[in-house]
Amino acid sequence: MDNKDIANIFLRIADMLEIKNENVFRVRAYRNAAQNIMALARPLKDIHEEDPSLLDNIPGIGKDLKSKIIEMVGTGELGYYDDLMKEFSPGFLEMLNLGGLGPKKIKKLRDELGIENIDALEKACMKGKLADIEGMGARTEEKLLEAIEYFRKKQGRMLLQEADEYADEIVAYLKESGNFKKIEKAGSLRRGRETVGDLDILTTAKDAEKAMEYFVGYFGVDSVIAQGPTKSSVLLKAGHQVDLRVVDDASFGAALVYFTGSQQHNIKIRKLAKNKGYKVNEYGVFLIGKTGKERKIAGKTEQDVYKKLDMEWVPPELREDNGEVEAARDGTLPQDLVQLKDIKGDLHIHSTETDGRATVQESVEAAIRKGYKYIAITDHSKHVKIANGMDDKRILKHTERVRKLNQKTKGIEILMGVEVDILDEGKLDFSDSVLKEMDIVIAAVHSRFSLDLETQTRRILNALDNKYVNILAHPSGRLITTRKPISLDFDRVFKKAAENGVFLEVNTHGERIDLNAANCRRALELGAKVVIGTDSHEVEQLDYMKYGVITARRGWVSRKDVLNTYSFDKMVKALKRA
DNA sequence: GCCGTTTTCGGCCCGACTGTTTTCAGTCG
Repeated sequence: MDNKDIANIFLRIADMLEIKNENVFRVRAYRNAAQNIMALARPLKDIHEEDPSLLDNIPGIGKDLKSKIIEMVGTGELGYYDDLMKEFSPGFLEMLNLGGLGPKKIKKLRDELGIENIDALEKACMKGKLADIEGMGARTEEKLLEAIEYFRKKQGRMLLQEADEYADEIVAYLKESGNFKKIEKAGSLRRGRETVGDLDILTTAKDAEKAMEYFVGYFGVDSVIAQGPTKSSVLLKAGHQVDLRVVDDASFGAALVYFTGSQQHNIKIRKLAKNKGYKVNEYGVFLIGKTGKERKIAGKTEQDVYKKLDMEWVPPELREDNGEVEAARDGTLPQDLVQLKDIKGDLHIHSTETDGRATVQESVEAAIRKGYKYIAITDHSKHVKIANGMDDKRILKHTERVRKLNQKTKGIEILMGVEVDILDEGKLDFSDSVLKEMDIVIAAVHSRFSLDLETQTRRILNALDNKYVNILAHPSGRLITTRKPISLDFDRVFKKAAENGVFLEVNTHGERIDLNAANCRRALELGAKVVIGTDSHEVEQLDYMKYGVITARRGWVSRKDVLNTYSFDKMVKALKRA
């Protein structure tokens, strides 16, 4: 059982306890624990094997949940969960995924109408049966039928890049109206999560009511879920939800904190405020007087809000309740988180020589336009047949051409490199005699993703021991929507990378985002450094660098820990292995 | 079920919108 499995079981338990009308704080404790487990970089199994008492350090895990975790990592099962599940028929809990339907109503539907799944619910709605139940009516049935339809055609979470593009289109539409003053993308998109569920947009407007009217009139809107004076929600035709909120200028900062989240982060700072005798909501920070009278003491900017709570301003990417609140109070937040403007070059780019769609020349020109000081051309090796990988003869010719282009190109350095396949047992797809001709060598797995943990780990470790390897590309091999990460002992790989001076890639290619944020943070803890590479196969993909930067920031990565923030000379020097 | 710069017991973030209701419970973020 990996961390995700365990977290999911806790979430299901929370759902079931909620339906059983258990103590809401007990329910919350399970959800909170699940969140914290999902944020861990190390498998609970490893942590437990090293020392069970280390589990006590995980926030939200106390005596009871710890013993449940131990049972799960030990036996792969949880008796308590299995027992609870017996009380619910298959498909019942799925109804919780319908918008507007929660634990209370779901229970009522079962108790009074015997509804056990979505199909039965749909039939009951169509027959008008729900109107018999107190608190439900015709409109409830209508809404539920809509929710069922939406659920069936619903797309999963969007990839970060996809969400960003949808949001940009909506922001552009809002700007056209001339009614909005400030417009900010918020929510998990602003925090840079690798996938985004709903889009959240925060605004100030000259006329709030007109602003809402205009928003729900967006051409991409399929239906309106809710529309009030300060908050509206719509469903896009593409199957995603967008929430828009309009606030006063004096509340914008507090609203931005609230709307950016994460929920866990918000809860923590609100608790902290409460202990100080303040109240924090989306309108500001309020001082509660002796008579219960409230006085607003901050709200216009995010900086003001955090300052009133005696905290440093927390960069949005860090707001996951992973220790950033404590760090912001102690003044120990990372001071130099990497930024897009720090990036001086892109060291993972493909060309038409293999499976890229841009010529080397086109990529060079695009990189110059971006103000980059250097790039590396890193095409595939022969093992990746589907990508037209190069053999010895071709790579040497390719090298010659790239070097010639470098000589006659001013304003940027073009490195010749390769993305060489890691074969069985960690052998590489080019001999050392070829690799030593390269300025930069990226090693990568493109096959045999399902090897067992030990074989896969040894394979990667061996590859990192090749003295010509500089970078380990997309270390987990996962594709967010289609392929699980390979079984890998990341700690051993990170330690080896640190030892050998190999940089771990944060690959920004849409489906990859690999390393992910949690792994970045763990890699740094173990002394390794990273490089952010776009793995571009066409010129437009060079722009995805920003998603790698945001991911690295989520992993608490500072500029000094990123190879391609270095000057050309320093970068070349850093590539030299001992 | 967790947790502690008042506490090992008694708290646990806070508000908007909806539908079915005459004042609020449920859901959501």
